[in-house]
Amino acid sequence: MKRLDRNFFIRDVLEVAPELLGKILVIKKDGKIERYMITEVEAYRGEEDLACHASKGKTRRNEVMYDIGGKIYVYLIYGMYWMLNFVTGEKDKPQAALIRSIEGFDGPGKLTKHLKIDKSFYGEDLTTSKRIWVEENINKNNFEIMSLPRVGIDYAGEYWKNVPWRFLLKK
DNA sequence: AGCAAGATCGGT
DNA sequence: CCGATCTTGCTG
Repeated sequence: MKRLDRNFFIRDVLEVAPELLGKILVIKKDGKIERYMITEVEAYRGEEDLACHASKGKTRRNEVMYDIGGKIYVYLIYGMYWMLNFVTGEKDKPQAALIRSIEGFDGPGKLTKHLKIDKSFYGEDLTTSKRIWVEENINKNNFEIMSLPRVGIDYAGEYWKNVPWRFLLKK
């Protein structure tokens, strides 16, 4: 039941993203605390990553990615679905881990709908927030991890499209 | 001011 | 495969 602190999130996204697998996402919803194991994550890393929203520089939408690791980046896609991301790394190194699945809810749009995550979570700090944070998993430590190319980024070109930065738990 | 596209999803 | 749905970022 130990909350992950700044030191966890301030590292490179390629270290943080796979380590998020098996950790527990805790959220206060309608006054009740709920816990879900994280089962699938994708890494978006720096302005050079053509699939990353920071590839076109800092904008009002993505500016929180340039903040210190531990913040939340949420944005609306296709006019309907909120995407939940954890900012990682040092300040001014734009990176984030997209939470794609939690136990029971496969799909980034489906999990935010269930958790009632929206624009109001933008910029929230996972290390201090009273309504959302991440905890160690006290039951399990050893997970088998698989990595695959990221989903839905055909526009990013051959190289970035195929980099295996999607991490999921092997069943 | 106008427009094209999007880190998705559910139904044909 | 296709449409829903609307914010964003780019162009002019």
